[in-house]
Amino acid sequence: MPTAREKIVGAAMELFWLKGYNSTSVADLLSRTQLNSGSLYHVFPSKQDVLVGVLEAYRDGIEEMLLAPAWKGVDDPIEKIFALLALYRTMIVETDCTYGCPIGSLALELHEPDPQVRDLIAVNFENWTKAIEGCLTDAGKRLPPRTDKRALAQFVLTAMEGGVMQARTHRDVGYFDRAVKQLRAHFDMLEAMAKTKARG
Amino acid sequence: MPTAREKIVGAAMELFWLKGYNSTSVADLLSRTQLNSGSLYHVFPSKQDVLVGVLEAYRDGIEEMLLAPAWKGVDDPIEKIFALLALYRTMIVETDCTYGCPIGSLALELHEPDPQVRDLIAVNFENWTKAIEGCLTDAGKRLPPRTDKRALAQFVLTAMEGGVMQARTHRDVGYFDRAVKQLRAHFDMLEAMAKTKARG
DNA sequence: GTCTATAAAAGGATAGAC
DNA sequence: GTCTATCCTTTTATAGAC
Repeated sequence: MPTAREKIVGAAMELFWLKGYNSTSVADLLSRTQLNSGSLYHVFPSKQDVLVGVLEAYRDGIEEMLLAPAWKGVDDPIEKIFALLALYRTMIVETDCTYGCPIGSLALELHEPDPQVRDLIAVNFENWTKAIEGCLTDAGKRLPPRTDKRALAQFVLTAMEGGVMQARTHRDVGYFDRAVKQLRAHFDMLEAMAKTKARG
Repeated sequence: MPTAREKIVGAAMELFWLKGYNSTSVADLLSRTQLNSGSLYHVFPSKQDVLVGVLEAYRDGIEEMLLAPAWKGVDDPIEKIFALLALYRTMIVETDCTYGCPIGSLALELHEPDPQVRDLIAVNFENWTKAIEGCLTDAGKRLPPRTDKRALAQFVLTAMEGGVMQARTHRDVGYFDRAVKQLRAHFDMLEAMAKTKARG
């Protein structure tokens, strides 16, 4: 049986994702969880504390919620990167192209976030790109030896966020697909470079 | 002497950019413009109509406000692309890395926008990428003949939006710089491919 | 920890005189 | 077109009993 805290964080993860932080009222959270005001404010002194709880849940759940499902049955390190992007694609399609990255949306919606909130958004991005960086390290000599793996991993996040933003705006997954296609070309060219230089 | 409409749109462009749409109240617009409620609602029947006016202003001003300043003194079509990104970089630095693309931020803040609003956001993105696509066309044979120019232009927007998002979140322009560096590598590899195939 | 009731403020929008 | 005053709703948060 879920605690009040778990109910609230679960509802908030969904509602902040669907409606945004500012457009989700505490009353929305209460009606969704069937809790009363007193219970919520007993656990979370303010609405912002709910946001902190949500961001911590994403931070703590990245492996189980995101990476494990995306990488099930995928071994090749570079294919793991595109398998993760493919998971985002299914989410875009399943939501009729209204999908937004929950972290990215909060990153742009909150214009003057508290340091604690901003740090948690940053940590979520960092953990995502660290996972990609791990794949790049595993790819070893398939990439040119001087590849800036951190920059390349961040570029994967950049492509995802930009692709999601445009697919959502245009309500057309093609915009995401084209971003992925360009990123794939980028990796293909890097791999081709690595081979050429290895030979020459 | 500016009309009430111009004052309101000007103030709204700034405040929606600084604080976001939901966090900007009509009272904020009134105090900034020194207008009274009646004047605003005479011109704009609702707050959302102000948003429409703002998005139309960005749409109509892209050449004068964005492209002309970015491209002053730059002729090379591919350098024009990176000159535009360099303009974003200066805006990031000038705002102490709090800069957000006004259109991209609205695209992610508004979760269930009216069709009119969503179309205007989409048109703003389209005009931006069309401008880049023009550069790619001007680049002619420097790019491989089968280059998907629309997809590549959208990828430039993707890189900008993703780079801006991360630079803002981490309050570190390095995140934007690395995105641009990766995009530059992408173009360099495309140009190298075009040369190789032209020879072979 | 949870309940009900309510405070206190901010929000978008309107009315009617000028 | 602009002025002042104000309505009505929503919102975050609190009080105090149980």
